[in-house]
Amino acid sequence: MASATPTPAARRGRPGYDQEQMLEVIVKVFTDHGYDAATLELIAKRLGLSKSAVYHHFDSKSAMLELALEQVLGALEAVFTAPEAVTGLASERIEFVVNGAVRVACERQLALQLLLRLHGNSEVELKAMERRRGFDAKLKQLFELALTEGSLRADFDPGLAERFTFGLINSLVEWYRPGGRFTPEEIADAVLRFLRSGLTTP
Amino acid sequence: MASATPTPAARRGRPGYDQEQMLEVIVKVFTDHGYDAATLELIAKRLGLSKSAVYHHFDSKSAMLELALEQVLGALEAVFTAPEAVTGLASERIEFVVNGAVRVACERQLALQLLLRLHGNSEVELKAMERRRGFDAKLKQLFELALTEGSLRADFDPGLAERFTFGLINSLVEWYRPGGRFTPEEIADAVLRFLRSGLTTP
DNA sequence: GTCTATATGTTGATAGAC
DNA sequence: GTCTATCAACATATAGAC
Repeated sequence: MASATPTPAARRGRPGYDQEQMLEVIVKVFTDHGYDAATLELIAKRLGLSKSAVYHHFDSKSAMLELALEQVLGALEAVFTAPEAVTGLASERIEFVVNGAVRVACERQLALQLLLRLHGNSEVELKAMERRRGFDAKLKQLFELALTEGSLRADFDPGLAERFTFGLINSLVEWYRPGGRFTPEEIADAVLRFLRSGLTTP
Repeated sequence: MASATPTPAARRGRPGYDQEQMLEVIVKVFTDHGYDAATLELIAKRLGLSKSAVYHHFDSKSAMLELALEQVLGALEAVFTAPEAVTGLASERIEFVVNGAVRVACERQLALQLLLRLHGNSEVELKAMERRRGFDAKLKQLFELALTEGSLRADFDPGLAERFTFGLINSLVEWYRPGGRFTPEEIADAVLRFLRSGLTTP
């Protein structure tokens, strides 16, 4: 497995895929049909290769899934461990995290959809789900802090606030389209506006 | 197929399942593992029956899915066609629909999760997804009306408002637990409070 | 790196006895 | 209405030539 030819520009073989380009196609097939329903035959067809040629680049189907999930898990981890997420006022840390998570949701939309629809059917899925729960827990802690700071409304449970916030962000994978009516920045602004003061007129 | 013994209490055979009780178990297996990964062997095992006995009650795996999806699609259709949803102020119609959808999300949680994770891999899935899109369109129309009535903030696009609202409601399937910390009524109240004025203090 | 062929297991669904 | 036995199709993955 793993071509990993250090050669920057030149590449032999026919289609000239590197693993990352292949993975992009694979993730599309995974999200179009669902991981379980996506067959290696279809993946191979979309790549213009035979099944065994695909196996030259990836060890197994679940290895493809693991690499795809790492794209979004790694990006989210970067957001939650950034300096702006670990110091300062809870309200500002929340805004930073929400902003970053929206950006990740848009940039890694398909991989995030994959993550959100896992069922824990394998070790790879279970580990990814656990990492995801870690993000939930961290945002919940921030809302608990916000409650003591007075920046979360007293009539809102921190756990509920966390669920609502991630529910909102995660739902982006359902409808966001790159190059569509809304840019990731506009969406992040709208989400923050929503968190701050709702949808309806006072 | 279809036992449908009109006898109210008495029932022969061993486990005494009627189709609806069986479907409840099946929906649980579908949501636990995902529709595609859920095998008929596992379903049969959970029901304490053989595979062929299961086939006596259901024509096919996709027929089980269709019946499960009807549970939530029918309930949502009832909400959107209720008198309170089709007449009156847009803001009040929206509140009614949100309230009803939250209730459905809690009462038909597993079936809704099934609906939300469809990929369109079969005719059954495609038809269900189309009905779901109908609900999206109807709520969007209500937000468009609310905008002209002035009850939706002018800085919010109606389409965005609809996406956010359903995103919030649909995310309930991820964490709501019957008998848990929050009742459906409390959740509906919190969702409406969120829509009205956000999470944070002014 | 890619291919054709194949191994090996699993799946949804059926046949037919009781 | 339930069972055991079985099928044909399809799945992931491998072998080995080029």
